[in-house]
Amino acid sequence: MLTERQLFILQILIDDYIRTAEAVGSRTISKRKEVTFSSATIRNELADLEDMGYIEKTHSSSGRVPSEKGYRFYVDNLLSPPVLSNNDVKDIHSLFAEKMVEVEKVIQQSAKILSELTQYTSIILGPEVFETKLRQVQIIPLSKETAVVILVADSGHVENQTITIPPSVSMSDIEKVVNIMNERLKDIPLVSLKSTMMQEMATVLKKHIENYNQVNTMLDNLFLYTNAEKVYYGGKTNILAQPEFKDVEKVRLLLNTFEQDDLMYNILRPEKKGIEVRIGQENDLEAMQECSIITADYFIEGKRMGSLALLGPTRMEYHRSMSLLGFLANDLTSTLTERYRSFKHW
Amino acid sequence: MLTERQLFILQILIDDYIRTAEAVGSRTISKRKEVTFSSATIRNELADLEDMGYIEKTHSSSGRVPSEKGYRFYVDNLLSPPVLSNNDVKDIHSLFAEKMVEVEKVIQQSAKILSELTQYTSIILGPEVFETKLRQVQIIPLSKETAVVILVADSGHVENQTITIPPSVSMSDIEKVVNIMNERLKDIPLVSLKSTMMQEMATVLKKHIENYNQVNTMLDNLFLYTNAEKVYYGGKTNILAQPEFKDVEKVRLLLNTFEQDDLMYNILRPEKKGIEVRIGQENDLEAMQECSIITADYFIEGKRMGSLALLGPTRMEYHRSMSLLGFLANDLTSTLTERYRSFKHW
DNA sequence: TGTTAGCACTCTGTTTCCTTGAGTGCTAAA
DNA sequence: TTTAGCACTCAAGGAAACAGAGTGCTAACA
Repeated sequence: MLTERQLFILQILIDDYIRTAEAVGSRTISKRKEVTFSSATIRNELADLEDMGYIEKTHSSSGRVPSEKGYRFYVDNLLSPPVLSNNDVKDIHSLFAEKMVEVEKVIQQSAKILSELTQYTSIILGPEVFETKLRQVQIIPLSKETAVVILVADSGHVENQTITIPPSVSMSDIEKVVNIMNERLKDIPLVSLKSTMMQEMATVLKKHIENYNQVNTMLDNLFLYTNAEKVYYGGKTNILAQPEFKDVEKVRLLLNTFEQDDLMYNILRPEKKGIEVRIGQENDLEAMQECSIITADYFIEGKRMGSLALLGPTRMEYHRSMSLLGFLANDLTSTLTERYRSFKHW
Repeated sequence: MLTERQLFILQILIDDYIRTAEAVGSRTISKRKEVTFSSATIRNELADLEDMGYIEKTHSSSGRVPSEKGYRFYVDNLLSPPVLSNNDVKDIHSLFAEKMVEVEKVIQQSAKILSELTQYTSIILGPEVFETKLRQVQIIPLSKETAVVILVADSGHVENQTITIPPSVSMSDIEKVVNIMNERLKDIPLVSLKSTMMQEMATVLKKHIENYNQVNTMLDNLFLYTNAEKVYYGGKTNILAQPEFKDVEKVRLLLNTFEQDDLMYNILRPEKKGIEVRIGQENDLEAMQECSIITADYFIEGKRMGSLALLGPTRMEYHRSMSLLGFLANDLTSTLTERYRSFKHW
């Protein structure tokens, strides 16, 4: 168990290291005016903290640096409740002040402002299609063999896909199919569109359509990708300014990871509720071993829709970042919920 | 004017430097078996070539490195006609072999293969909407105040935008507007949609619609962004592997430039026909002073639709890159033209 | 018994000096 | 005109020296 004084010293050390990115020595700490005891005393305490694994040396005669265990302890026990500066609050509110109609825009703007306020990289997982439902399907012919299928969701989201029409399928067949779809699939969640279509429509289609088999193979490629959430970034290159990324090889690794949506996708699914912090090796990805990720969820009517994240060095400003993220998540939740209500009760 | 031998030496020097990224000395050149004269002779020639500005020293006793003027000369005069290896041809053809329906996919795949074959970064400017024409407009209501506007172009491209509907505008008004649009705007190029709508439809609308003014302001925000071409990338991080980008600050600058579509957009509009090479400072952008860009256009039925580009260090493999780019541009042109024909004559 | 001053020791980073090697330019001979 | 030879230059790399920040330990102190 840590003594009062050890807590105090650990806190000062981590705060200092976060600010300066330089190993902190006993003298640096003792020079602070809140500190009344001598550097020798601090040295003893530091040795104990090191034994317990909260801090480490970079070499035998260096100052101390927080270990991952140290950061973990700091985040879990040493942070005061979230507070935001008035400026930050103002910046965020000004974002939601202008009524943006498109969800996509709102999210893009959120990513932008997060990265600007923190100088880290922000990542946002787009709203889960999970709960958005189909409003309407349309098929618009382009040529003899091709047509565009357009899905409109109740959230205003539009998906489209070009398909090839087998020669044996006639225009009137397609019209019939679309009509049946709009009857049967309306208000079905996008994510289960494919399975519902296959189950529920099969019998109806068979009855009304001649070339059932051809139509079926045509529909087979449809609605496949609709459940992929989109990943948005803000300040992708911000994190390169951190001294942790002096080495171009690390930069390459990280940026390559950014390009792989599926990896990012996994990282952004938080395991707990609320604001979650993953520090250093707690992230599985090799490219992010020296990074921390803070995630928070946003909701629509109580249902989780996606998440916001900030990616910084393990030495990141946890307190401010967490406050900011929590605040923005709340604002996003209420903005989106409001929008959604106006759609739903219509 | 350069002598036969000077040409010969310059060619060897640049080829060598492109391969090794190391300054080339007189002995290195003389050791080549095609070279019959001594290193002393070469030293004299190198001095002359330096006086003429084709090569430079990195310091007073170093080997020589091509200058930008040297590269320019090399590209303009020393390259043999484009030839591709069988492997490259095969790789590219296999790309176009599988019938991809969506233009977007074709282009993304092209970007990918270009970057994989060259290990540089490829950039593709999406097909100009310039010539694509409106096939159909649809408005689908989402709530009392909002609706999605969907444009389908004859190329299969779909644009959508959420709009707010003023309370005074009724549903039947909107239906009327859409009908008029589909009558009057069909086959209008997307790029001139806005202006055509404002001119041609004004009178008709006034006649049929009560709240002409409200409808008008509603339409005012519409169709604004449709003429922005999209920029696609392949191997964004490839170029970071080049020794020219050891410095993270340069990396940051370059990647930031990538994020700014308008800048990239300008770079990719070639001034000449055919394959264009811009070397080092010939690029205006600060971030690309040590890079070269090779661009080529692709066409649909003879009309320029967009361009392909490869971004590498000034020390890039010009010959292979240019061959590859030209070849892919041709293939893309014919593939797209074919697709377009099948739409048009329908 | 906890705290502190003092001191020897350790390690990093920087500077300085030296050496090596690749390369040049010039001169004089072939 | 070409080439061999030679003096000279510069960058890169390594060894040595030094300064500075920091530690751990001991002994004295309150």
